[in-house]
Amino acid sequence: MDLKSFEKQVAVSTADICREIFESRSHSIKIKKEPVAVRNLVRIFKATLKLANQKGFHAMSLRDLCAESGMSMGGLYAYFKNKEELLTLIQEQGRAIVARVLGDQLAGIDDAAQALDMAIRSHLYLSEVLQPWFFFSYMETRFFHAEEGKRAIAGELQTEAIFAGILQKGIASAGFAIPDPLLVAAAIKALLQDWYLKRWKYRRRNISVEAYGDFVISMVRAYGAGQTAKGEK
Amino acid sequence: MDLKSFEKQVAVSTADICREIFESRSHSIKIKKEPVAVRNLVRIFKATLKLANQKGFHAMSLRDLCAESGMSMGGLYAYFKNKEELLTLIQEQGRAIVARVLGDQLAGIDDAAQALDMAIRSHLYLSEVLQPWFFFSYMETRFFHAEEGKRAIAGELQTEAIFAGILQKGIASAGFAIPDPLLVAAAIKALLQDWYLKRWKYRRRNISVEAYGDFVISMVRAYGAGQTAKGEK
DNA sequence: GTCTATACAACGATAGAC
DNA sequence: GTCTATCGTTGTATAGAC
Repeated sequence: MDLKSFEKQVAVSTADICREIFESRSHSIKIKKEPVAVRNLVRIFKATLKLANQKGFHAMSLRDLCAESGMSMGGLYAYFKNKEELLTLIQEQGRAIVARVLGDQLAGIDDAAQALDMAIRSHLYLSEVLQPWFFFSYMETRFFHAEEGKRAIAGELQTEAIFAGILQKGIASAGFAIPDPLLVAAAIKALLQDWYLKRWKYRRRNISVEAYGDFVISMVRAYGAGQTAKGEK
Repeated sequence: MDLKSFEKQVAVSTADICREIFESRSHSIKIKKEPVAVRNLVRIFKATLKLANQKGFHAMSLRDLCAESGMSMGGLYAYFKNKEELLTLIQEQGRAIVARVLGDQLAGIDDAAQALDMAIRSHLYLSEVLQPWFFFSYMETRFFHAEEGKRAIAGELQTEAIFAGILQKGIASAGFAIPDPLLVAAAIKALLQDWYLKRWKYRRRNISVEAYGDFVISMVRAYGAGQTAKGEK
């Protein structure tokens, strides 16, 4: 598992999932030719993420989006019925890619320590490759409407639950001892999020994804070891 | 140092600083009577933070702000010349309060371990009492214009430098060993920010500020201890 | 299938009555 | 010192030409 393989996997998944979105929404998308639609969806998503991450989704006007995507007003509205649906589309696409790629990575690992490594590194690599989407998703969540907002919170709690589960398992198998798995899981999430929220900072300091991953893992390990030591006194 | 004393200190500072803002801006603020101006500034800030944190500063219309603050359009424009200046005013006020309160707390502590405790807890308590401002400041930073944006980044790096300094000192005084103080400082910041960015989560789980503070401190300590252990091998 | 032109609503900001 | 009325601009969304 390295960054390059993630890039490839995400690139393939992105096209696949745009195709799936096109098919599942063929009733509302006015374009009928698949290759055209998929190409334009990719363009729209890329342009939206760029602009929305600069000035915010709300502040990004559809005129801005026309210019950035190289499409026209009418052209855009062939893919969604209003601006909010564009947001839904982007969330749908991102979530689908994340689920697919992470599912592939985490399948069939039993050892808790190994699972912890894998989960942390996978999240980190994925958020590195899909940084614009992760950033967007984090920053815009509070503006989402009811349903989309619930989905975002559910996503946050779900990945947290994955970490908590691994830590719990780690306690059982005695590799490391952690009295408050959920709290540590929350901390792991916070550290992983910091990576894609403040990319500028880590880039400026020449810290690589790999190095940051090592750091997060050693942090969690040290905490587990410290708690063991205390407990064994 | 407990939460209650922070509340009092912040309440006093807020009024003080609104008074100072009024005085320093008496040329641009059209209101001349201090008591009226200070009362209205406090109202405007509170209303702005509430609305901006719900829907975003850009999406918050000044008509919304009229309703929330109980003032009129013309009334608002007596305190700032445009919407952007309102943002500047809020940032100025928040930064001033933070600098004053934290300055009071951290003055004259020499021991590194004690300073680490104090710095973490102070930040945490302050962000608890001033949560709306911290949240606002974090979430809106990316929309700030040149000067205000630089100030925000400088603020982030400055508090990080404080933590890094304490950790460095900790190495020197041999209390704990940390090979990468700046990285650990960044992690501390991320954990402290998570507290005010995801308040809903920690509240839902009945985790108190004190408990979270203990957790962050023990995390850093454990990491320091782990590195010492390795180094001594 | 894509573009231009336009309708209509909401915004920030100001001028002048009270 | 505060309010109401109104201006010009900019936004989303659509209808109809090509």
